[in-house]
Amino acid sequence: MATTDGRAVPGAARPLRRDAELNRRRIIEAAREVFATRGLAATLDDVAQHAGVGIGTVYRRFPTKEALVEVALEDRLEELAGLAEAALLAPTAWEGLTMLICRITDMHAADRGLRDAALGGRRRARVGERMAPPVRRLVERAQAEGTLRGDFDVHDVPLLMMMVSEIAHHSERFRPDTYVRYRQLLLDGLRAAPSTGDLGEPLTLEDVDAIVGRWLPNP
Amino acid sequence: MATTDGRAVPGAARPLRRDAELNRRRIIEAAREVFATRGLAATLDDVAQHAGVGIGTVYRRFPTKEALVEVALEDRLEELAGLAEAALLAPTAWEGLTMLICRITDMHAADRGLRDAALGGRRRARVGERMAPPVRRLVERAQAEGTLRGDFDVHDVPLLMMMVSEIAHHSERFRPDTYVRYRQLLLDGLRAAPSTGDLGEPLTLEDVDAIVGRWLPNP
DNA sequence: AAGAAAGCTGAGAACTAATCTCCACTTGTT
DNA sequence: AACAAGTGGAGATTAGTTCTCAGCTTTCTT
Repeated sequence: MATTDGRAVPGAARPLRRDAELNRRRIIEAAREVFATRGLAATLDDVAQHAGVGIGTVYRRFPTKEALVEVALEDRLEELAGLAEAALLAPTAWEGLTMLICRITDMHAADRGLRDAALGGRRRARVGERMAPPVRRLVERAQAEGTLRGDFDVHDVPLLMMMVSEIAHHSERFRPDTYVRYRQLLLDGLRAAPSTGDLGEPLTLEDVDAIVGRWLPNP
Repeated sequence: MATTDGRAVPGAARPLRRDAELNRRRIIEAAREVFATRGLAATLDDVAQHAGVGIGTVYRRFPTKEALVEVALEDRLEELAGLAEAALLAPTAWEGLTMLICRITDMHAADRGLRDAALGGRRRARVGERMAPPVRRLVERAQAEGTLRGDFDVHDVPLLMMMVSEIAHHSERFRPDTYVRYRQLLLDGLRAAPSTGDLGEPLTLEDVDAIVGRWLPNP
């Protein structure tokens, strides 16, 4: 079972021919770029053209779009999920939470495919499960600090992300900084204040899953 | 040129045959219902089926989807535009502005086609021109009152509408009241407060037109 | 009541667009 | 040089929308 090439995956088949390996990398790189600007709704034909290979080559290497997405976005999803844990180290929970929201929305604004992958489809659970515990602690701490309004809930975070990234996506061609404005408006709405209105019943995880699931391109 | 039927339009062709007139009404009514739930992206086949007539009948009566939309939504667009003037009568500008935002978003949430028509396409200018002056006065008065944050701008209103109605649309099947929660968050963010962040450069009318134009189904 | 005019239907033409296959051809490896 | 691996991209397939038209039905007029 020993592989003769460091590149090869442990239990996997023989290594790719040199030109095939080059094409594989090109495809992944092209997928990153195309998904970043067009989101996961981009077609594999787009990716193939961007990579300078035939569409058949893409399908030979990645049997489904799903498989390509997985490989192309693995690292960035990892990075994204790690942000929540890092945010726990901020001096105040409010700073941690707001910085986290800003970092995530910046990433989503810069990479639409990342947003689609992080919030939609099967990967949503993976990312969500990893981020939820630290975010929950941040929310609780910030509410204890008296800086975050008491009726805010962890499950509001995904929908905030959706609203902001939707603005980002539709404005990027004309005023790429637009989302920052509305993000600030929302962040100011999160602050505990004497005159805040009543948010009503919070959403459940199921509600959020259903809503975001309908909102994003399904794959 | 005298028409024999009170139903007929002044300078127009002969009145429709009784069955044709009935079908016309059915089509308009069906269009209202279908557009309300599916938005202007609904197909005319949907409308025809809902009305219980053949698709050919719809095309005979309304040469383009545009013409049908115009007739179906005329009244409600009028009503919507009138809300802004009515809001000027509220006891405080803050109340006027927030009530206005609530009324509009409620209407948008209940009728997705109305939103598409009011914010997108050619009718956007018509509705916008009528609402802008009273809204501008409300914003200025509320800022003078010290209740509305000073860096809020009239041109922010359409994008607030978009964010809230987008939530409303994607959540209506599961938790139809979801949009109220996020609307409240935004409204609390609009309040003047010692610790509000900086919203930065406001958007221009052209920016808003471009952004909303890309966001909505084009027709 | 019967002819003429108006209206109705819905299969399907024409278009757009995406996913995925297949095989004649090219390239890399040994 | 021979063979296996890899490639390209036309096109089959599926799906969805807009819009037309020939053959049939209903209403109106006299």
